[in-house]
Amino acid sequence: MSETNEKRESKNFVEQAIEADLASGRFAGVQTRFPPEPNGYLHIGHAKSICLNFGLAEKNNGTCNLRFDDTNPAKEETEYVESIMEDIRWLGFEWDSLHFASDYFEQLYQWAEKLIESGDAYVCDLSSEETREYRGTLTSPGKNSPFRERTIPENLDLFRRMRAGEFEDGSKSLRAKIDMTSPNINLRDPVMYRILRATHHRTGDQWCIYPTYDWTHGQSDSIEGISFSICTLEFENHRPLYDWFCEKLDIHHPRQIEFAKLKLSTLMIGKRFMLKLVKEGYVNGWDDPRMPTLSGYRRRGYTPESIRNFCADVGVAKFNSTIDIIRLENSVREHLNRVAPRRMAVLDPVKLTITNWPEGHVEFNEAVNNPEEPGQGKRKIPMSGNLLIEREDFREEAPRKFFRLKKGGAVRLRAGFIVDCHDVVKDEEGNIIEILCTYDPDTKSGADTSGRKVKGTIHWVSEDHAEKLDVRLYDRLFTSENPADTEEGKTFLDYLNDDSLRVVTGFGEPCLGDHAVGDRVQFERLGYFVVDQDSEEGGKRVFNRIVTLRDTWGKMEAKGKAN
RNA sequence: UACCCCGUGGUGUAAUUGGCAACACAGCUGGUUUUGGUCCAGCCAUUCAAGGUUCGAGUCCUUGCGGGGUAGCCA
Repeated sequence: MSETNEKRESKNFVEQAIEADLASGRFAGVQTRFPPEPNGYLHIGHAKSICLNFGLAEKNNGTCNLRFDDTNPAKEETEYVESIMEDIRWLGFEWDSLHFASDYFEQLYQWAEKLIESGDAYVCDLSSEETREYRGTLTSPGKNSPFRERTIPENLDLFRRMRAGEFEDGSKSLRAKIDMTSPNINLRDPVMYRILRATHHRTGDQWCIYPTYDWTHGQSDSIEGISFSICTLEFENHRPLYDWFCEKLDIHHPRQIEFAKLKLSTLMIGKRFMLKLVKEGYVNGWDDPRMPTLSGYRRRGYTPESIRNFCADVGVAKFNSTIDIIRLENSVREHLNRVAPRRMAVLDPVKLTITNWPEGHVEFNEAVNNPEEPGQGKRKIPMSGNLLIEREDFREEAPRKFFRLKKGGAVRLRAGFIVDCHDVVKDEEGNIIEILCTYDPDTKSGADTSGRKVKGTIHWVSEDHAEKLDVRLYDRLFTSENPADTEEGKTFLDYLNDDSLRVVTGFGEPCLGDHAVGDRVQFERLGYFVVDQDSEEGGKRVFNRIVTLRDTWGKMEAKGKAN
């Protein structure tokens, strides 16, 4: 494809910065990294960062590393490392090299000694509470630590003894010597090392001092030759410190660029909130299909493509915005519409009997698997005189614009015939338990010689051939647009949707029994569904609803426009 | 009330870097359709405010207003 044929793609501010730095020669190439802390599961917000970092590297023929920011042994576990790697791969990315910040502990230590030697760091005996007091506040400057002027030999000696384990947890720290009066609190002699006796998931008990984020992150970037260190907005105030360390050490100096993290309506993606939902049993684990974790979306049936498209769609900027969750839902719909084969299943059945159907006759009708993708072929669906249709597709009396089946009316059965309803059977309470119809033999789908036109087409299943299915109808977990924004006296738990999961027995056309775990299909007129891992081997299928189809009729009726 | 960042339709992102505000989603109207799905067409903003620079400002300057972030030995 020639350049002139390509659509001019607008670049986001990060891409523009990269372009400028490449043009000016500040960097020769694009090296990025995705740096999760292994203390939880990845969520949809991480997907944005993953797509950004890996995507930028890809577009610029650069590299993107996976680096675990594992500097806090108290919170981190190998279990999370595994799940994070699995999720990144599922999303469709592969890192150029795998690293752990803990691999750099020795180098970090050496560099710390170097800063002590140049008079840029000192050992401080203030407790954490005292450190906080000395730090001052947002509006008032801090004051110098009484230990700030220790000699270099003394600092070196103390720091070595810290490493050797001579001091108690929290009794000393190593701090950068910058400026206690800086308006940027991060520059008020930030802590570089804390004494902490905890078993690290990788280094075990080898260390009793651990480097802090600020002292680790930029240096790790530097070691890996990262050119663009992309992070979220809350680190903006840390950038001067990031730069300070690189300059003092005189090492490769990456450029930190901050962007706004993803925020989606109706979602809670904070780690502590998700943890509460899992630990207190409001959902069934981290991969519950209602969870905004990547493992949750995977199990829900979302495709990696749809999540990547979504991330590309929402763009990258510095403005804190909230994306309407509908965009994510639309993204899966769009993808699945193209690829998911169509099937028929009835989830809230009512009997429909064809009174003029030849006794015992089975008619096979051809149905297109996917009108968007003729290559997916056709299948045969058996039809008998005993059918099941969706309860909401029948009304005894219906508004003018109700195009489905009503008493005295006609409707087309998808991949079947036109039927005319002449009667209904009710139980003692007046509930409709059976709908009686005749069928018109001249109206067979694909071979209609009648010329009849009917307004509506509904789906159905032959009761004699139906495959029983366990169907999990998932809906949004929260009823509120912003569950974090709670009213007086309430917590986000008060906004949980009682109806976020409904389990029903569905009746599907025969071939639904053949689908394998992970297969995604469209139940015509209902939505997209995926075969869940809980399905019995060779037995009953469990289907998760991924997302419903757009429901124009439902909206019309809700707005009173059905008449 | 210190410092930093951000303000473009209902929502989100653009605007060839100072030259007629574009794209997508949502919404509304209509059309096609054997899925009330898909698809197609149309409608929907003088860019937070006020000054200033300029032939010309969404873009630059000043002030104001609004929103977000920051006081872990968390990341």
